[in-house]
Amino acid sequence: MEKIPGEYCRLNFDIGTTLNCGECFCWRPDETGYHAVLGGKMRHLSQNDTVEKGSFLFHYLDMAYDYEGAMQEIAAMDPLLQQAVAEQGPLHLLNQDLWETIIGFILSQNNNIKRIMGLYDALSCSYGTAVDGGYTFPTPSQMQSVTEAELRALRLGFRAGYVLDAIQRSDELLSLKEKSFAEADAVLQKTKGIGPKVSACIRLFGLHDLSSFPQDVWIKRVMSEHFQGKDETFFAPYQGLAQQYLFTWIRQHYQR
DNA sequence: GGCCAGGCCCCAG
DNA sequence: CTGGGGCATGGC
Repeated sequence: MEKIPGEYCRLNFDIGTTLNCGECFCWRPDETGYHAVLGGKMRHLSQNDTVEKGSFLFHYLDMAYDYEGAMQEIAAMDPLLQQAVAEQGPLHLLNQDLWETIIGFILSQNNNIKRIMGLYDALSCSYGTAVDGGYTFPTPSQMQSVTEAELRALRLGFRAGYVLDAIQRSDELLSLKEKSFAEADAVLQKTKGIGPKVSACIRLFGLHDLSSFPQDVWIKRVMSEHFQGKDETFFAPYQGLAQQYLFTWIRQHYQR
């Protein structure tokens, strides 16, 4: 297949930075780059790849958004952000599957990213569909008859009941795309195990609400150490992206 | 081996 | 409305 100039985009950002920045739990490194099962298929991504306009990965990687421009504006907000931007370069906010994002961030609470990925794999392997060397993340219907005992056996711990409640509410949760972000927030927080922070993550990473500003222990740390007296409105209208830069920066620089 | 993790629930004040 | 203990598990 001949590549038509202009129809394909280079990956003009470091894919590892984005795929490892804690917004997704599905990508795994391999010899040539990364792979993940998304949209029902095994996807491979290497730094030198090009993505076709209109393709699954073009949308997933949010290639149409001007991250270079946003990055410059964020850098101009504050010296720390300027440093974070300089160190990390362009960082994309992915367009992820909503259901996968909901469950992923329910699993995330009081947990670390390595273990979240392990639980993500356990759910996929147990209830998903096998496709070329991997498993799809299970749909709500594939998890319909799951029991709390099964989920605890997969080592979800106290999050088992939360996942169960999300499954019960899956019809309503999957309709969030048609609601405003404020309405979505209210529905999300009615779900067991979804509070302000997890809801903010789901809105940012699953609904692409770029004004969402999730505050986990790392963000609270960097806010209290470097942004005293300020809140998320300081970063408007780039709250979501600025938050990802701060998250990555403080995790790399925090001592003890 | 103890502290911590992309927190939230629940219950006291 | 705010504060703090408890929660399952395993990475480091």
